[in-house]
Amino acid sequence: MKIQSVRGMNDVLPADSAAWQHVHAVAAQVFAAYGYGELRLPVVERTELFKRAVGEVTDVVEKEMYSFEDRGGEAISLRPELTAGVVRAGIEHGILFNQQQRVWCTGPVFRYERPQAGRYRQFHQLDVEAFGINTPDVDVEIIAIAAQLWKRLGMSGFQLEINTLGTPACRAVHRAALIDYLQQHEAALDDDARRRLHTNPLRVLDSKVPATQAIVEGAPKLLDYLDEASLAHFAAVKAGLDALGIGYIVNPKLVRGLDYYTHTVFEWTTNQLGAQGTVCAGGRYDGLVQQLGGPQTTGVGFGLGIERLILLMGVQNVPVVSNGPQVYVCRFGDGAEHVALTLAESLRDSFPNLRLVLNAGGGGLKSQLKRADNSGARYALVLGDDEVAAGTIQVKSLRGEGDAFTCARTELAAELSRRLGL
RNA sequence: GUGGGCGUAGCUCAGUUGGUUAGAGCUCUGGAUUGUGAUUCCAGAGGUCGUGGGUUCGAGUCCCAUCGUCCACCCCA
Repeated sequence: MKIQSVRGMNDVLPADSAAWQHVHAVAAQVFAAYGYGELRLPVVERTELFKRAVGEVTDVVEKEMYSFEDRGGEAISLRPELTAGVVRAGIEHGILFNQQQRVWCTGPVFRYERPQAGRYRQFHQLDVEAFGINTPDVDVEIIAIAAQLWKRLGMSGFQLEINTLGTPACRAVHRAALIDYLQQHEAALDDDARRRLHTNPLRVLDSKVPATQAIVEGAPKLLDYLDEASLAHFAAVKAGLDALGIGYIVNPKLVRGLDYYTHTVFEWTTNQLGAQGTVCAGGRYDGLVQQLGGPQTTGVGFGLGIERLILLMGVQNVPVVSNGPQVYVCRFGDGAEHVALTLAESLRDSFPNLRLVLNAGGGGLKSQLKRADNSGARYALVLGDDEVAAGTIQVKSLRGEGDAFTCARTELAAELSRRLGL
């Protein structure tokens, strides 16, 4: 019986890894461009962290976490998202006390869901967070970082949806009114909505069940319960986006699935990925740090699904920087073996960025050139006994850049450097 | 968790109402060209038909289970 990978957990093969490397390289560059520092965190945390951060009655915690006891009886979970761990680490190391922090984080996260296109049980996120800044300018900054990332990756066609959830106080008043309203129409609600009525009524607003939707139409609107400061904050976020020329639509029904959000929430969506349209989503979470036992510190950030981003890059034919070989060295004849070996090594010494494959495993020149072609290399170098004797080497373009020519081996480094821009 | 589609060579697929030794294209290997790829021609290699049961004289084909995958719901990144 062949052993297969665990359901919903995928391998990335060498042919596909260039896109991943490209995304990571561009993302790291963008985050650094805004002064964000990278944080590297464990993949497992205490289960309690996610219950408190994400919310006890969210789907993520209720039925999607990989939770288990370790051998010491500790209740731990594979992380279902990154923000909780970032906050935990920030509190633990005292970097969130009375100061600003701009950080980012990446890695695998785990949710036990039914896999489908763009939805996997192990997937990867890029996560950006800013702490200790309660003004709307940093909400704008966070959204702008995503926009900058799209720009540098050469991607387009995103829809930005934004909304505000206000303060916990506004939400409490609205929540009471909403529960009251929904209870009056309880008989017409679907089972799921009825179950959520008391635990998480805001989620009912998002329901796609037609009967429930009809009732939701007349429900109390959160917008009507927001205080002046919340409205002003939201207005400032919109003004900042306007100033940057970042287009958006306000979606009053936009509610995040994680409980910790306050004020600004947003989603970058696409209609090019089927049912899994959200590529990047986030918002402000002013109470989370304190809720997890830290100082009263505000936060705002987003999570981005790397698999979805890469799927979308494929759909949009976004060019990816190749990590394949540039040069393939063919060698044959007893005298050429070690000459080619030392030549290849010295070229790598001279040009750290050069990607050069030295033929191994023998084969005739014909099959070596075939390997060279299949490797994607731009040039093949041919070194046989004739060239060894003459102190030369043949440089052969594999991509229609003129005829093959022979040059002195002492000239080779300069020749490659010029042609490949090393 | 619910509903549906699909699992045949490394890849994309064909395979008739169940009937001899399961095919094609691409890829790969070798040769035509004793030292020149990507074109052409020739040859070769490559399969427990996802897995396990069952029905049958006989199963890639029918039935059951199971695993995987895809689509939608749900949820979200």
